[in-house]
Amino acid sequence: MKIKKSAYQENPSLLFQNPEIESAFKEIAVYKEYPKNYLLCKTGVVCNHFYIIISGMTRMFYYKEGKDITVHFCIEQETASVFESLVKREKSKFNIETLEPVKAYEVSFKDFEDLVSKNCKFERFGRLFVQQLHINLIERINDLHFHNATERYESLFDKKPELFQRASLGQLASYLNITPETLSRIRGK
Amino acid sequence: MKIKKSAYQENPSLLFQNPEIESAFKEIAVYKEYPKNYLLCKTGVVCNHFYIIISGMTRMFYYKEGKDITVHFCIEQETASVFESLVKREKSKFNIETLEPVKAYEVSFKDFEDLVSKNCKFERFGRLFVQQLHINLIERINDLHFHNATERYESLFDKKPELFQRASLGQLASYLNITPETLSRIRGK
DNA sequence: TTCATTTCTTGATATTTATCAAGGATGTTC
DNA sequence: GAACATCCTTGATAAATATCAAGAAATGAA
Repeated sequence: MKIKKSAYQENPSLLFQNPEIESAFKEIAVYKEYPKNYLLCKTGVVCNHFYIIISGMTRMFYYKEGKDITVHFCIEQETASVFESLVKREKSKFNIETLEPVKAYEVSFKDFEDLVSKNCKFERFGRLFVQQLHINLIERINDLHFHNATERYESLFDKKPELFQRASLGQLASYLNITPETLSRIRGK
Repeated sequence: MKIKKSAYQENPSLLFQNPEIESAFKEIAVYKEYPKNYLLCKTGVVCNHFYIIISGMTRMFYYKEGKDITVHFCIEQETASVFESLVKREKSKFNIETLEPVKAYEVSFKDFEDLVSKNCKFERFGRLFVQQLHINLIERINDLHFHNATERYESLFDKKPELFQRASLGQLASYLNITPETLSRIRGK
């Protein structure tokens, strides 16, 4: 379980279009490398960091009646965190684990809050950042909640085909809220 | 279709705990009264306003294969808007209509953006506001997407029992992603 | 109030998806 | 490469939910 660790190295995300934002971010972002199957966040523990993924992939999941349910995937350029735990400072209901070796910037929520309170521009960055997260989630609800199993599969395949290479059938099935058997049958067409 | 209109009158929401924020808001918020079944936002049109509901209720909906699907309800103290249309300045995929006579503060997105760019405190308010919206949506996904029809019904009934008095069975059913017949049967127990 | 319209309930049946079970494929470890 | 484990596929059956249909209840308008 070795975690390589060093200072900020390169632009992790299109979000950092402002050099001032980026250089401030360098002060608080820590570059790290995590092995496969490493737990970045744990159920029952308050999340203190978020992770800007440079390479690799993570998933958020929990156990419902003994079954492993995937709630969210994160790939390159995206930010992994249990948002409500981070922001409300309450125990996480979810785990986040790496599905591949991951290179990421780890950012402490406290450092981020301090940075953001110091300067208007960071508040704005913070707001736009959350706004984007929110819009992504609205799309996910609209795509997934009001469609049947096949439509949910097709919608996800359109949006993120790479997931089907990189996640297991069982993980994808629970993410789509169907059984692995049903996903296998849908796929077999 | 008469719409009564006057200046800001009273505190519409717990969000305005800061008097400075509230007095700035008074400058851009317009108090209005809308009749029942009035369309606040329309499919195909960019949303230019959001509405802080003082009294009454709205729903967001669209048509899927001729069927009327409710995506969201808004009641007192909440804010009605087609968020992604408002923020991304793109045509709305949804309608918002009043289900009851509604008293609300109408706020122009442009005025809000101008206000927010002027002062850090408003950026912070904006961020916290979106953060809260986002957390609510996360809860909705987690409550609804990973549960069966009965569990979805019970979860909504726990969180917002008043909806069952104020919205029709058909609207509630589509919101829960089930048919009216199934909802009627679940309820009959 | 009465008539018309919409909404809700209930039953019968069809469809979708889950569950259970078994065999096959794939991958990992020694 | 053999043995083991995990993951995926496929079939049979069960359960959940949708669809279709008809009548009852509630609502609204004249």
